[in-house]
Order: sequence, then structure tokens, then C-alpha cells
Amino acid sequence: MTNAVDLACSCGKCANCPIHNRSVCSAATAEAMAQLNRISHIRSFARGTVIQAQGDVSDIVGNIVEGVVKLSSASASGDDHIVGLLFPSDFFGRLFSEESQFSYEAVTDVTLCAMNRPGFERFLADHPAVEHEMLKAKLDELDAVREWAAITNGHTTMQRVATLLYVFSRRSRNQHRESGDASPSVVHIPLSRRDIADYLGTTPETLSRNIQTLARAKVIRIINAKHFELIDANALISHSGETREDLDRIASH
Amino acid sequence: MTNAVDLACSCGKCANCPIHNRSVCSAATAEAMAQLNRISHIRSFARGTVIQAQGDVSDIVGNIVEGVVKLSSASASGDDHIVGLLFPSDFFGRLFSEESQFSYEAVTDVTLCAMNRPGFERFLADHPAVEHEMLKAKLDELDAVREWAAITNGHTTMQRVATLLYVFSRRSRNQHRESGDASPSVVHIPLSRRDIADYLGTTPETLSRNIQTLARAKVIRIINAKHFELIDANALISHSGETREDLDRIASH
DNA sequence: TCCCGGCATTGACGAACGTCAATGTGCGGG
DNA sequence: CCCGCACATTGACGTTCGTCAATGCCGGGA
Repeated sequence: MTNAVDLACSCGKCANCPIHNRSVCSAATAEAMAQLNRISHIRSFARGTVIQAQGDVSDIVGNIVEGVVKLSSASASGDDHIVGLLFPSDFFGRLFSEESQFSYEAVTDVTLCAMNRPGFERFLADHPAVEHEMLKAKLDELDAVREWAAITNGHTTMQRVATLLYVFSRRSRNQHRESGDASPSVVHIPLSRRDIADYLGTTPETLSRNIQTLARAKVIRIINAKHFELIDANALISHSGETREDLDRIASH
Repeated sequence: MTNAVDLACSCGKCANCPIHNRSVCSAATAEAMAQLNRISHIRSFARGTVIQAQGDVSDIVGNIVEGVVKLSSASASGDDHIVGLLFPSDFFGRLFSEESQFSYEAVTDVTLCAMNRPGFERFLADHPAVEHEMLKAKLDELDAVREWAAITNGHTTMQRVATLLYVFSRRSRNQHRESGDASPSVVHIPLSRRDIADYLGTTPETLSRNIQTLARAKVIRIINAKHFELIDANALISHSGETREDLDRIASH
């Protein structure tokens, strides 16, 4: 963060990027990747940092390399709501807009492959194949946001909690499979109770009660505030009010 | 609908299209527009028609010329939720996906400038400027969906109802201004109570009670089930829990 | 190690909302 | 013109959830 140019070197070539094959950059040719290397640099943000506030100038975009970023919107009534979570390989920031509609906050320590927004926009104009990939990614995101909206709208708090737990458990499993790690039934949710509640459209109190109910029913075991063991996946699914297929599709977003 | 080629002629050239300057087609060159003319044709759907069902093959895309289309998702529990409404000049359908994640249903009689999906995708590949416009439109849509999700999540039913009424009143005013029409304070909402309730994440009963409360408070006057007169815009805004600026931004989506 | 501060949990209570059931209303077809 | 059906409204009731307040717990710093 002190010296962007130096830190850019730690990224090496984009080819060595841990998320390269999952991000929009994967559509870039060798020439394009060289250009991306020149305009991008790695930046780190400590947990809790507001990377871009609601209403701020939208000047930084890029890909998340490590960590989780929450996207939230504060209404006039004071309470703010999380409208999205960004994970490694997700695209960060708002292209083609001067102002950021939402606030971006680092939920964990975050590493970002950052670019100046106008610079990246020029890059996209020169590389339609990458812009095409960006469009496809945003269309998928749109479906995912709509699906999540449908879930938070018409389901009980218990159903939302069960859905979230299952989706995160699938994500954990995939990560463990990739890294060959052990303990596949441990679910890590790197959010505070308040953040989870904001994401689900409820309160920390109601959320806590539902989590405890699931624990008493031996569906999950609470290891600590951010770690859970999934004991009975089928019971969790039946609490979610969705089919396993729907849940797996949501998890793959 | 009986003969697509014949009907295409009724559209004349895209240059005469009523929504041309508001849709993504506006980025098309003369050559591109000629090509669009060849691959597009006008199709009409009666109110209530399911144009594309959830899980169907996504084979038709295009722009809405006239009418309103609802985008909904049915969950395993049986109840379905409206995750979006499409108005004239909005793009219809799901590009780059074999399967439609949501169901598209004509809420009013609908006129569509329809194209075969793979055909339009080839057109986009040949015309990066139009694809660029599509990306910008989808980014705006993403912001709008997220903002709407934040509203339906964390507000009371009354706040959602007030927000919807205000947003539709702005839309009506804009339409009237365009056509030089009279009675600017008449709000037309072409949805049934059930559809509105599905969109707001509540039930027809609760919705009805809130509408009647607003009427008793002389904030609105109920002309009939789908027409309202806006009497006190400021009162409506204060019921919405949003600032006037936020509401106007939402309305402009 | 102890203490402190933030976060999570639990409890009690009231308000908002969903559900079920009955009644009213408006529109289209015979 | 009237009937019938779908939709909207109204009422009564039970449940869920949010709010306020108190307590418990864990983790970091001196």
C-alpha cells in the first residue's frame, strides 16, 4: 500500500496470478496480459477498511485476490443492508460510472489486484474479447442477485439462515477440495453476526436464535462464532425450503 | 405471430422504432441497423402469456416495444416472487445462457422486437460498440436490482408500498411529459394486487390494508384498482423512508 | 495473568405481518 | 341486461419477528 509499483512486482506476471483462470482476465491474450500487468498493482486493505464509500468517486476497479468484501447500501432511515459479497476472483468496483452507488468494505483482510478505472476502461475498449467476458460475468451476477433477492424476500428467517449455511458449506467444500485440505464438514463464515443479519435482512438477535435452534436440533454444531460443523446436510436442506439442486446452483455463483 | 416475416415489415426500419433512441440499438451504425432489421421481427403476446418459462431453453431475446413483462422465480415452496419488471426499451431475455433462470410473463399485452438468441449473439460479436452499450445497460440494471433488494429487505411494508407508488408516479409523469398528456398526478400501475404483493415481498391482504391507509390519510386517492391520484407527494416520500433524491434515482432506472 | 471492551446470546414484550374466512366490487360473456 | 367469476377489501386471530435490556463469553492489550 505504501508503494504500489513495488508491490506490483509481488504479483509477478498475471500468468502467476492465483485467480487468473477464474477471473475475466482469462480471456486476455498474451499482449493484453502484458498491458494488464502495466496498469494493475496489488493493494492490501485491513479488515474493516471502507475501500469505497457510497457516493464516492468510483476510481478503482479490479479483481479480488484474497479476502471478502461486502457491498452495502445505507438508506435514509440509517440502517444499512448488505446487497452482495465479493470473493476471490470476483470483479471489484463500478465500471462506466463516476459515482459508486454502494459502499465497499473489507470484511476480512483483503488483497486486491487494482486498476485505475479509466485506465481499465480504455483497456476494455481495446480488447473486446475481455469486455465480452465481463458482460457474461455481469449477466451471471445479475441472475445471482435476483435469485438471492427472491430468497430473502419470501422466506422465513430460518429458511434464509439454512440457505446461507448450506451455500457457505458448499463453498468451503470446494475450497478444501482445491487445496486438498482436511475437515470438509467445517463451515467458515468470516462475517460478524451483524453482517450476516444485514445480508439476510434480519437482526443479530433473531439470527442468533435460529442458529441456536439448528444447533439444538443437531443439524449443526457451533465450534465458535465464525466456525460451524455441518452434521446433517439433509436436515439443513429441508429447513431451507429449496431443493438441493437450487441450492447447489446458488452456491456455484 | 403467425408470420414473423410479414410482421417485421410493420416495424419498418429500426430508425422508425419508437424505443430506438432509448435501447441498446442506439449504439448501432447504419450498417448495423440494417443487419438488425434483417434478424429482428415484431411479436405480440397477450396479457397473461408466459413468454419464457423458468428452465426453458433461452432462445428469444430482444427489446420490449410496448407493455410490461414480469420476471419471476418460483421456489420449491410453491410461492413465486417477482424479481424484476421490464418496460418499453428494456432488453428482454438471457444472453449467453442455454437456460432461462426466471420466468418471463406478459403482465399487459406486450409487443416485442424479438430476435433469435444465437443470431443476436453473432451480431454482438461483430459489433463491439453495441455489446459495449449492452454491458453498460446491464451494469445499471445490476445497481438497480441491488438497490431494490435493499429496499425490500429492510423496510416495512408501508415503506415499500410508498416507494413503489412514488416510483410509478415519477414514471407516469415522465411518460406524460413526453406525450404532452394531461392529468400528471394520475398514477397507473398495470399489475394485479397479487403481482404487486409478489414484487414487494408481502401478501395482497397486507398490501391492500396499506393502500387503504394511505387513502384514508389523503396521501392518495384510489380511482380504481390500477389507477391512483397522487394528492400529497411529500407525505408519500416521508412514508417511504427514503430521501427524495434516492427515490428519483430509483425511478430513473 | 487479569482486565476490559466488543460481540454473541438469552429473555420478555409488543407491534407488524401472514393466514383463514367472509364480504364487497367490477368486468366480461351469455 | 343480468349473471357469474375473479379480484379486491375487510375482519379476526395467531405467529413471527424486531426492540430493549441484561447477561455471558471470548480475545487482545497492559
